[in-house]
Amino acid sequence: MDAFFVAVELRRDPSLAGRPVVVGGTGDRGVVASCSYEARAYGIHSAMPTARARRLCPDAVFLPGRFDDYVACSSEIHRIFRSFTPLVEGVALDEAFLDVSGAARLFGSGPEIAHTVRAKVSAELGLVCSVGVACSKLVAKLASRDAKPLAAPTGPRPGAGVVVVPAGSEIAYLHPKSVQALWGVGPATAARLNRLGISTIGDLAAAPVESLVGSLGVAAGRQLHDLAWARDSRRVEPDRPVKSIGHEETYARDHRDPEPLRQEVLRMADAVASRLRRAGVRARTVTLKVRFADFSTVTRSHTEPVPVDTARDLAAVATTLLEGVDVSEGVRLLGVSASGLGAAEAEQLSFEQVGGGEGAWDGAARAVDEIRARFGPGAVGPAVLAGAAGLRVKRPGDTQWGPPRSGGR
DNA sequence: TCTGGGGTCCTCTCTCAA
DNA sequence: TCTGTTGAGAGAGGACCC
Repeated sequence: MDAFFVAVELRRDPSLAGRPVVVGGTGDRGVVASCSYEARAYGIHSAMPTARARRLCPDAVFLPGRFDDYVACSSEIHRIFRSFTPLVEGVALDEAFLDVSGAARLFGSGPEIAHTVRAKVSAELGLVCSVGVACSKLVAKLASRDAKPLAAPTGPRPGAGVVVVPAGSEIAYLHPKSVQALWGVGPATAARLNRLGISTIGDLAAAPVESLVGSLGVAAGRQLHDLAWARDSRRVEPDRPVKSIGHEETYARDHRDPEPLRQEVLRMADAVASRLRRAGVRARTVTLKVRFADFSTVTRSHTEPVPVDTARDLAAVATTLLEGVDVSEGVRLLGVSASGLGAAEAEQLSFEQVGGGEGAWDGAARAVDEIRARFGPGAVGPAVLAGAAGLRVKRPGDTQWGPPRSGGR
């Protein structure tokens, strides 16, 4: 999708069309999540600190974003995708791979399907998408990028909408491009490759694999060399299992006192546990992430012999991990995540049960889920999180792009 | 200028057991 | 009994993606 979050906002308020619009965190520590092509003409791009975007274009319209709307819109888009093929692999809310190799008889060739998908998304949802058509994920991804509009200083220039890279022409298409166009090559890898005299994908293809492995490691070195020769056998995987579930939050002010941080750990653990149960999985490893005032970050993790999915059990581990971290210099971000996931079919043995104590917490967690399903996520939560302002339950998408402007936690 | 949130994957190091 | 090797698993950190 092209400037997806902004496009959803424009659909709600068409008067924003043609204006520089920025969606993202509006607070001092917020970042840009998405911006219109008019805003990009000022040099604004996603992941840029909002404060800097304001300096670049003070007249832009800054919107906090409605994550729930984007999620709902994304599921509509995926519904349209699945009407062409069941082989849809979501990459992000606004991006997906479709394997249409088995849909030719019903819907035509790849390029024909690409144009039909665009037309359907536009007619049914009022949104514009760009499509790349190729025989591999790598080339299709790059082609879709090439199909997008361009942000020129004189204003947005419309893109092709659909770019097709025919079979057999992949290498000629790839080799003139910058190495940074490749999936997996960010600033750090690009700098290493540049030190080897490699700046284009063609340079990368010509380089000996041994020197790439020596510089980037076995996995990355071999994979990038293969990709440079358009060797990409990754299939479209519709049902990739989730590997981890987590929550983290940057605070408007740094915390130095351990007590509110302990409450925050419980709040995150409660949200993570809730999502684990909804996904029908349990976790063995709990990871605590702490980012300090100077932006340095540490993670501490612990693996339990017995998988867990209750706030109480996750928080017990995360709180112990927090006690091993010196928070006196100030904490700007705290996160809790769960990994080592497995199906929740086997009966859970909570720590209490393992030790021979009572085991009512599992049932209590299910009751919490039922109440939240009926009355909303903020209807019930750990008592310690209830204050004068009400229950502070962590929900996916809140503070998505940084703390709010007036946030004071 | 001051850097979000939610993920995946990889590498390196350490420990432990065989 | 001691030492060296090897492999698995855990833990920490980093790069990358949208």
